[in-house]
Amino acid sequence: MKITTELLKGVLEGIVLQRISAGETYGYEITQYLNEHGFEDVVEGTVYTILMRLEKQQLVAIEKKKSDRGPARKFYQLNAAGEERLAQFWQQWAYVSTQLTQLKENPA
Amino acid sequence: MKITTELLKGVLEGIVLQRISAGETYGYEITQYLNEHGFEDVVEGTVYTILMRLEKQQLVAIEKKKSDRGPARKFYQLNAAGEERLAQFWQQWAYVSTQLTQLKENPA
DNA sequence: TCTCACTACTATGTATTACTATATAGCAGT
DNA sequence: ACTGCTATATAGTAATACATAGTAGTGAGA
Repeated sequence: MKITTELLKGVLEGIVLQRISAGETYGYEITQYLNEHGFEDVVEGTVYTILMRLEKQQLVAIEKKKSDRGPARKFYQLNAAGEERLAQFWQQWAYVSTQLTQLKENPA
Repeated sequence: MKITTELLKGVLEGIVLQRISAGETYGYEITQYLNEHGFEDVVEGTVYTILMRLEKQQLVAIEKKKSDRGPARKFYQLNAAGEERLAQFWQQWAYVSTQLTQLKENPA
C-alpha cells in the first residue's frame, strides 16, 4: 500500500528505534526489513538519514564490523537515552492512536 | 500530553477532514475542538494553513456566513473529492497502525 | 466613548523530515 | 573488465506544523 509521506514522519524513527532495540542491526538490514514488512517504498537513503540523526543525538552506540560480502557494516545498539526515546515514542503513538479512534467513532 | 510535531504530520489534515465531514464547520471551531480533545497544543495558524491547503486542492466547498459575535465565518463542507481523501486517510491510518502493532508485538 | 476580551481570518518565516538522486566502495561470478 | 549485489554516505528538494504577528468585527463594562 502506498503511504503518504507525511503520515510516516515521526513514525519511521520509531520503527528504526524499535528494530535496533530488538537486536543489534545495521542500515541495510533495517531497510530490507521495512520493505518486507509493509513499508515497501522506504529506501536506503531515508534509513541512513535516520541513523545519522540518532547518532547525532547520541541515542545509539556504534560498532563497525567486517562483512563477508561488501564493505564493513555499522552496527547500532540503543543506549539508555535511546531506550527512553523509544518508550516515549510508543506512549505518544498510543495516545494519538486513541484520540484518533475516538474522533472517528464519536464525532461529538 | 505533549506530542512530537512530527507525529502529527499528515494526521492533522485527516482530523480536520473528519471534523468537516461530521458537519459544516469553520476554522476557529475546529481549533477549539482539537484543543479540547487531546490536541491541546495545536494553534490557529496550523488549522488555517490546513484549511487553505484543502481549499487549494479543491476538496472543500466554502460559504461565508455572518456571525453573531465577531467577523463573518468561513464554513467548510467536503465535496466528493474531499470525502474520497478522507476515506484514503483512514485506510492509510489503519494500515500503518496495523503494521506498527505487529512490529511492536512480533519483532521477528 | 474608550478599552478590553473574545472571535475569526490572513500572512510570513522557520525547523524538521522523508525522499530523490548520486557517489563511493568491497566482493563474487562471468 | 564488467555486471550485480551488498553497504554506506550526502547534497538537494518538497511538504508540513508551528511561532508570530497583523487585521478586523462585535459586545460588555468603566
